[in-house]
Order: sequence, then C-alpha cells, then structure tokens
Amino acid sequence: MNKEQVIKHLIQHEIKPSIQRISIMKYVDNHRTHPSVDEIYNALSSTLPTLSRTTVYNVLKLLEAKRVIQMITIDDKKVLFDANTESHAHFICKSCHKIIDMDLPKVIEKIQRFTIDNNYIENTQLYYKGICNECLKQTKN
Amino acid sequence: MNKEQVIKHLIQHEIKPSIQRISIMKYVDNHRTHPSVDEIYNALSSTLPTLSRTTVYNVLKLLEAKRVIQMITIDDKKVLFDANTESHAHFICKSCHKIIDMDLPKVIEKIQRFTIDNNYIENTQLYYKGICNECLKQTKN
DNA sequence: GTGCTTGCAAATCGTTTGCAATAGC
DNA sequence: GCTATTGCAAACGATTTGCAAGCAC
Repeated sequence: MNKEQVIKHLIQHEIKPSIQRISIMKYVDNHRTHPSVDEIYNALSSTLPTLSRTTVYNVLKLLEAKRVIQMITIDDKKVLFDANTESHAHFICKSCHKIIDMDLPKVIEKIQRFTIDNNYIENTQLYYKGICNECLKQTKN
Repeated sequence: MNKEQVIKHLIQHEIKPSIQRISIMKYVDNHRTHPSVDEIYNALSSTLPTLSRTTVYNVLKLLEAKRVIQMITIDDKKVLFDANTESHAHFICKSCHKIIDMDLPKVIEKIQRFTIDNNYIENTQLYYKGICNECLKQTKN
C-alpha cells in the first residue's frame, strides 16, 4: 500500500491517521517479514527522528486491537507483527529463529470457528516449530 | 505420575534424575494448567527451600529439549509449559489471560507432517486467541 | 482550551549469564 | 578427584508506566 491507501485503510478501521500511525502501518504492510518493535523503530527513526519506542508499542497495540495487523507470539524472545491477516501458518526455526510463512492446507478452513464452548475466538494461529533446511545443512557439516 | 513413574519416565528419555528434575517434572505432569516458571518455582520452593529460579529454567529447557514437555508461547508475557504432549489446541483469553485446552478437530491430523519444503517440523501448535465466556459475561454487566 | 497523541526517563519483570559451591560416581 | 548439576547475584532486554509536552479540532 502507498501512503494514500494506508490512510484510507486506517480511517476505514476507525483509526485517526497521524504521521506515526501512517508510517508504522505502512512499514508493517510493506515488510511482510514479521518485524519486531525494534526493527520497526530502527527502520523509521531515520525519517522520523523524534519517534519513540513507546509510540511504536502504542500504535502496534492499537492496530492490533482494530484488527488491521496481528500479533505473532511464536518466538519466545519477542512479539512480532504481521499485516497479513489472511489465514496462513508460521514456522520458526529453533536454531536461527528465522520465521517462514507457510500455506495453510485447505482443510484448515474447516477448523475456523467464531466460538467454541461460548468462548469468542478472534484469531486462529497455526505454528510450526523445528529446524529450517539451512540450519539442517550446517549441522551435517 | 507418582515419583517412581516420573523417575522411570526421565530415565527412558535419557535424563539423569535429580531431586530437582524429579520434582519439576512431577509438578508439570500433575498440574495440567500450563504453569509458568514462577508458578513452578513458588509451588516447589516450600518443599525444596534451596531451589533457585535458574534451576527451574535449566530443567524446563532440558525437559523440552528431550521432548517430555512442550513450551507454549501463546501468552506474550511469559512462556508456559505443558506435560501433555498429545495433539490439542490452546485458547487464551485476551482479557483474563486464562488458558483453556481445546480438542483438536479431526481434520488437523491431516496437516501434521514432519517436513515442509525440507524444513524439519518438531512440533505443531494451534492457538486460538479471543475472549473467554466468563469475561464476555462481565462485559455485558 | 480540551482531549487525544506523543515521547522521554524510569521502573518493571521475565529470562540469561558468569561463576562459585555442591553433589554424584 | 572429576564431571555434571545447582544456585546465587548481577546483568540484560523487552515491555510498561507516569507524566509532561505537543498537536488538532
């Protein structure tokens, strides 16, 4: 999304656009690499010199509450964010901590429900944890 | 499991049983409530007064590496542990942070694989995030 | 000028590290 | 006695909090 599209997107989701909100939303949308708070902060602080980590935390929390991004907790070290809110799985390598997007088998759609035992489900996440092919190669050497 | 069964279980998984390892494994096995490090530490420190948090961390990491427990990262605040290594889903309430075990739909078994694109999958976890029925009731008041 | 948003600095809390003390064979 | 395990204290790092300053309508 370009700047105008991001602004429209924010307004559609009842988020008042500010310089910081637009920049952060745009960054997360254009970097589908599951960025962390620090990654976002470091990337944007050159163009927004007064940006603070607090604002990054606040904005990401807001964006998640308004459901325009999702929080990924697959990594036990830090929380990650994903502007791709369509159904897909995440794989994390226990060795290099890389995260890879994986297609969700068609069958998974059958398990998506809004409630189970009257518990309201906002979000369904499928995580795979293991060792990636690159780390596997290195182990063999 | 009782103490003897825990010891046998540890040995079967190539873990030398020590007082601390037995106690921690036994606790996690008997409390299927996804305990945190602190919960385990607090519960055991009365009977093992010299127990340290470091040891709890070390032992849990060892138990996870030997695959007798699994680490749950559904909560962004802290890591949780589960001695139930059979396939099941977890639901976390974004409001009260309670975690509820949920059955895994039959279809999910079809998506369980050991490798995807040569990435080795050790563990598959399905997480639901939302608001539990108790918190929903309170919101209505 | 009132209310929302931002940003700094300090605090908090889960987790890790370095290293000395201890236990087991 | 040697090696593995434990435990303390300090360090670390991600996240939160309190509050003052800035911005927008």
